[in-house]
Amino acid sequence: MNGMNEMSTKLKARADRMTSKRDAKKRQIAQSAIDALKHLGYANTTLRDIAAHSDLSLGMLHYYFEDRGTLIIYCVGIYKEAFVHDFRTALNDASGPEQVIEAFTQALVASIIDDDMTHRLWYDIRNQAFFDATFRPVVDEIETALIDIVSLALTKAGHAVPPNVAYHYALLDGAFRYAMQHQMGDTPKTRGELEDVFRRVLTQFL
Amino acid sequence: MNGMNEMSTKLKARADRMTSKRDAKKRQIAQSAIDALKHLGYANTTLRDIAAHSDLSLGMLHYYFEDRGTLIIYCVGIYKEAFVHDFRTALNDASGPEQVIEAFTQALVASIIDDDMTHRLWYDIRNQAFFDATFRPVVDEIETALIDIVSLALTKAGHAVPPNVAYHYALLDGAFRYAMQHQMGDTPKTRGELEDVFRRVLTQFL
DNA sequence: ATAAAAACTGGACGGCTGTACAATTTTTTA
DNA sequence: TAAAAAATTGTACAGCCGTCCAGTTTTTAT
Repeated sequence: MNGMNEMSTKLKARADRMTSKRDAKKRQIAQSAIDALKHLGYANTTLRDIAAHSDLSLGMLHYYFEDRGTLIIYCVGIYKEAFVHDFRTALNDASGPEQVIEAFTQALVASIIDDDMTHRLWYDIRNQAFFDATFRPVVDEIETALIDIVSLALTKAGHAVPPNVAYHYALLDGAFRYAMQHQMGDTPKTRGELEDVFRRVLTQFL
Repeated sequence: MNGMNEMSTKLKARADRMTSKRDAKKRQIAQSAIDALKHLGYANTTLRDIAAHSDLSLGMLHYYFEDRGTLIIYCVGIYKEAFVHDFRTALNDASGPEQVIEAFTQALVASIIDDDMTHRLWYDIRNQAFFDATFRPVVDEIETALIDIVSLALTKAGHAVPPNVAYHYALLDGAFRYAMQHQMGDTPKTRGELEDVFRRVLTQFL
């Protein structure tokens, strides 16, 4: 009655435990890799940089990831989860145009000030996708999620989602990227100035 | 009365002729390099790629340009001249909001359709400047010129140039970049659809 | 025409990169 | 506890890259 079945479930449990443990390790490695990538950028970060930055041996990276591209794509996926989650929770309690604009603005400004290096990496990877097609799926996935956030904001503000919502995202992204670029320069804006910028942009369609 | 003077002016004329000839060659090389960079991107274009693409020997590149970075920065400068010139002439005959919006829209759409590869390179270099400080001066110079174009459009439309004109540029750039990205994908928009997008954006502040 | 200067060539060199793998250590299983 | 599996290390390798340079050809000046 058992035997084979007991064995197979046991093996399955073992395999699951293995893969979950392996996934945890992959996540940990990816987090270290992101730290390195944030500082050096896609083009300038070698596997040795990542290994050194995370006290890992070089061979480890190839043991957990097929090749460099696979590792970086995995990293971008990890980045997405965190970023999208932050904005969804920020918008969660808002209702009506005023509250949504305020919550969205606060989330954008906080993200620019705290995570500028991370966004720099995102823009770097998004650009790489122009030239390296293997990055395109994950970049598209993230950009779809970002457009969904804009749709969510529109909905929470009480508006219908227009067909050109993607261009609302595009405009907002242009302002965000520009603000971030200058925030990393030698004349960063104050929190209040940044708030004004995004409130004005968001007011145009929220 | 002459002698020394005659000699020095002659030498000067010769030196000028030399440098102008040298500059012409540098431009020619840069144009070939841009062709290669447009297709492969900053990170994936080697000096050998450029040499092969332009029937030049490898040593030539180092003979005319100190190093790889100098060559690429020179290329970006060449790109700027052409792009900015195109838009200034496009806006030159326009007067009043309607004409300016129409001329600007037509220039943007034509540029997206014809020069998408070139813009891809521009966005690539602008991103590199995030991580490689040597690119920052030329990128800043170009972005200033682009903001000036927006200011010119505002002026031609009869408006005063607002202090936040840079953010008008940023919004427009966001839309432009997004449109370009999808234009290179598998579902490019028609010319009319693109015109609608930019007319709508430009109408917001022109 | 000849000597000097500039333009150009092709290859060599050292360094770095991603990848692969044999050897060792740690963990798990029976 | 002994054997098997997984995890981890360090190194070796093959290839590519930017840079440099000795030598050759072409252009310029007198």
